[in-house]
Amino acid sequence: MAQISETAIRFPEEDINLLAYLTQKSGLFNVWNTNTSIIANDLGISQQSVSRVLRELENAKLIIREASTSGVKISLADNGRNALKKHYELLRNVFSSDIKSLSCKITSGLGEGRYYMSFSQYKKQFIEKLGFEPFEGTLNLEVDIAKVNNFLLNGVCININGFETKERTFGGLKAFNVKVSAKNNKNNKKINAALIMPDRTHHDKNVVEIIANKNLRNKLKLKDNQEIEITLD
Amino acid sequence: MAQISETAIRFPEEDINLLAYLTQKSGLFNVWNTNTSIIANDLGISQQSVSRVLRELENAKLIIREASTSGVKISLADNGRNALKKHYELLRNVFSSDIKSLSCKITSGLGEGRYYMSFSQYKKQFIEKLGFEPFEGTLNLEVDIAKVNNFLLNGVCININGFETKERTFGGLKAFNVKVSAKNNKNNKKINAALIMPDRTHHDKNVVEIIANKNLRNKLKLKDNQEIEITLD
DNA sequence: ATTACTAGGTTGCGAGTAG
DNA sequence: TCTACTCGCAACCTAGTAA
Repeated sequence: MAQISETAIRFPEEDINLLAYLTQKSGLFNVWNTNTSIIANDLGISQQSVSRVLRELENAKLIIREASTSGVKISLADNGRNALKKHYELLRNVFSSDIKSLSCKITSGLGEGRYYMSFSQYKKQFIEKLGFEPFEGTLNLEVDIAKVNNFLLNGVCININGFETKERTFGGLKAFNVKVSAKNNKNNKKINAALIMPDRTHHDKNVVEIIANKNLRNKLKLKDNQEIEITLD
Repeated sequence: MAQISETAIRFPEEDINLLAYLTQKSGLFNVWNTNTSIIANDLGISQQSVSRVLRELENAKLIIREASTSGVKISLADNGRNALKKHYELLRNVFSSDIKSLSCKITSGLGEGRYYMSFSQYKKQFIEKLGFEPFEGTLNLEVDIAKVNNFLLNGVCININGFETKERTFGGLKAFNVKVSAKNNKNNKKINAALIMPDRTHHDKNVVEIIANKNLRNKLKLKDNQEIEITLD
């Protein structure tokens, strides 16, 4: 499963971007016949800086460089290929979704969501951006937030803006259109809904909420502690 | 199909690495409660620099930052998420292999390979690194080198070193263990072989060679212009 | 045409420290 | 404790130009 590494990442070379650029041009295994002015123009820096940086990359054994009065030939060195691949795999862990559906328990929850849903400033945005008027009451779900992040990767993130009243400030929300169904239940209807996550959700917090235009507890005949299944819309 | 973009890439922010780091920590959608010293320690730069860089990222609207005397809360802004995703997709084009086998025509070729195979300096390395003594003669293949790069991604790159004689210099080679079979032929034997590409192959050149420990033309009953199929070993 | 050296200006870095 | 300002020093950048 894709997951977020807990180890600290150190970037020994700040040149990953340049390596990525060169790789786009040469491919991973081949030689690119070019000159420093072309690269300078692409990257928006001076010819002189390109010359210097390429020499630095060569000294760091990240690229193989062959300079002459007719230009430079550049290819990736093994080290450069490996460094770039490492960087790619790090990003792949963040960006590759391999969770197609979420199964999670309904927590009894205090229905904090119900309180928020009662504010027209939120309601208005839900109608406008999600296309339905939410039932005043939410399902609170106990989740592993890292799994949720992974699951949501291919979803469309809809931003619900926060607002202020005289009494207090209400934070922004992120909403994702989803479908919800009950698990282990003869009733396997799928109901359109939205997964809601406050902008301020901490990366190790573990509760998200589901809203819909109807009472999901009734419609899906849900009991407390029952599991539901969520898929992307 | 994954392919190498021909458009110039400009990096508006040199901060992709830092964004990638932060994303590892916070996830794509959540808030990370930390402090500048922790990040400084992770990245090997000073607390002061982290403070400055985070403010820069905030000004560039790449992250959302909330600093106080008890630390900083950091999350990705939409722009930051998009910038990072763009960078990821660029790398994915380079690194994600979606070509499982290569079909290519045998060119009549002048058997340049045969000449090279006759040098013990190469032969010795083939025996040692590939595990077989190459038949003195190669198949020349007409290919799209970008496709070959993609195909070879999951292969193991074996470097064959170049050498010098009194007369001339012989360049290094890259070798990949593969299996070769004839296409459109009752004989569908798969024979162990190696795909060979000179280190100096230009990114738009279009010939690679195949070597094996036997005469592939005979063993696979190949005619000129016939297609063969190559898979990774 | 190229690459790349030199010189001088600019930006970035971090120790000290204020708030 | 934190963040983040000041400022001296180092690293980086590019215009001019040599090779």
